Amino acid sequence: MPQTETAADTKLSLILAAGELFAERGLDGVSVRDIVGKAGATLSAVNYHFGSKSGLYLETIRYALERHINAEDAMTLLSEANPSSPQEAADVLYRLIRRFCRTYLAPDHPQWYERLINRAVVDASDDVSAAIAEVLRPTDDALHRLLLEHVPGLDPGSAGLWRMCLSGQIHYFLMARRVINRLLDRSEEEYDEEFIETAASHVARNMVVVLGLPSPTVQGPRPNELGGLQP
Amino acid sequence: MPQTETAADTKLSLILAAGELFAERGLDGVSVRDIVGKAGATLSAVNYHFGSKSGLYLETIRYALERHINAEDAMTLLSEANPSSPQEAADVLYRLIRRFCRTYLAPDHPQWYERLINRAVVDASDDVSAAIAEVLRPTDDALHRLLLEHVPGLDPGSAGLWRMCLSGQIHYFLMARRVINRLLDRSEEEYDEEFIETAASHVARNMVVVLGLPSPTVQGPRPNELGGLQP
DNA sequence: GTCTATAAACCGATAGAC
DNA sequence: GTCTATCGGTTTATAGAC
Repeated sequence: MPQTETAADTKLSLILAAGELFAERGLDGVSVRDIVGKAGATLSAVNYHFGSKSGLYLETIRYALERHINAEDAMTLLSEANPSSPQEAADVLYRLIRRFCRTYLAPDHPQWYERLINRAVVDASDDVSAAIAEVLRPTDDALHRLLLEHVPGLDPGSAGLWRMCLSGQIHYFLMARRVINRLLDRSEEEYDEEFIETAASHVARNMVVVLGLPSPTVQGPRPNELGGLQP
Repeated sequence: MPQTETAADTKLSLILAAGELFAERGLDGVSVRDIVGKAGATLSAVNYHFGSKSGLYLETIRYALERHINAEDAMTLLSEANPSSPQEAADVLYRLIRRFCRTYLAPDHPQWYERLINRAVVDASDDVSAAIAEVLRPTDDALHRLLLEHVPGLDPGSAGLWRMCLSGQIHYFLMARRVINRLLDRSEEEYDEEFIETAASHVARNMVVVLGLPSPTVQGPRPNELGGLQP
């Protein structure tokens, strides 16, 4: 069925082109003509496959949500590790968060997945934010249970705020890179690997420490080895 | 000179209407017709006073940047306090950050100042992000110096990352409130005072603790007294 | 399913009267 | 300075041929 293959290709190429553009410029910053130009399709293909521009937008959100980084893989890793001492829990959690941050900032899949979702979190029309919250909830709940299990004396309210603070830091490093690079007097558009490594280690260490766990013994690069951070 | 007064009123009303709309929906999400409708002015008033839509946009950014919350007042307060012991430094810094967060989330001036700037940080066209970075830099530098002065053993690189993490958490609480309220199973649009107080205290305590300072003795509300945070 | 052609509405910006 | 009227361009969406 060559027709179906071609149709699927057209549909997918539209999602990929639109997702990348929406992630960079937002829903209102991209026209359907931009999208079909990038995808090599025509205007009517959008209406045929998705009904409307906002239908295509929702489809890119759904596509990204299904493929975005979540903590599940890493969390099964954490639950398998099953740390017995606070020090062991600190080290495992440190590696978990550091990998989480690093994967967000330098992912091995197209970065527009995370950028699109995090932009939608801010744009936040009511229906989209509800859909995002529902997709994030299982991961959020699982992380919540793991925290309460492995961190002695942690109350549920603090665990909730802790997760928001982690999300906030990752979100900011992901979305505010232009202003961050400006403040660092860097002309580059993206972060270099050294900065990503340092920032991920910094966030991970701090998030472990504020839980009252001992300081992780696993060490990333030292922040003071990173040039350009002092004003 | 009643004519000049009227002109100034028209110009100001346009800035106020546009700022509020841009903060909520972004540059591309607002039409000039929306703005003049809200401001009670006409289309040509925008071109007369600001040259173009983007001219008006830049003017709202400038207006918000001049009035937005910066740490200067609070920082002079900190430098006047001039803490002698680490415990004293921790307490002063704790109060500083808590007030900072609280003022961001429940400001005594129109909230669109902060929302507009933080949205622009993410949207980040090259020229706007440069302007924002230049305005934020003096405050950032002053905070940097104060940290190095009052926190023993802090290196410049860590101080830089610390400030980004603080900015990130405030940014996220300010901009992602729809998704956050969804994850908390709350139907309200804005945060209630209790949540703001708890979140500000949480962030402030953590930011002090990760600096290696002693835990602040000043206590805000306990997170576990806050209902609805556990899933 | 995909195309071209076009409809209908909206956009930012301007001309010109007052 | 402010208004009305309008220009020229772009937008999303659709109609209809193939």
